[in-house]
Amino acid sequence: MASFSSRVLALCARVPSGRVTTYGAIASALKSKAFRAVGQALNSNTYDFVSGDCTVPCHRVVCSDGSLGGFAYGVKRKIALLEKEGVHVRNGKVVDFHKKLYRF
DNA sequence: TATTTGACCAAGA
DNA sequence: ATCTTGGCCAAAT
Repeated sequence: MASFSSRVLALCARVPSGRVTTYGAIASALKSKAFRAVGQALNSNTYDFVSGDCTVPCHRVVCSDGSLGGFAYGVKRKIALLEKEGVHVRNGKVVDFHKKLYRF
């Protein structure tokens, strides 16, 4: 059994492009309520930033209210990536967040 | 082993 | 609408 953080990363990788998910959704999918631990796992997982090619798309993970929450490389970077995938961000919040929310 | 911290969440003031 | 409080869990110190 992989560690909690590994499972979190695995679920992130499952989120398709143009979609977003929430920390809560991930935790719930893991049968856990460790919303906070999810964020920590992602923060530790410094993924490769090579010309937009990322091993784990952590930028698709946002807060339950649609706000971006945080990002290890800066929220600005996160927004840029989301926009590139078709997820528009307005004033720090995901547009049509509930529509693009991915469910496992 | 114990305490603190954190990319959170929901509810109340 | 913003701010505070309490609760939750895992990883770091």
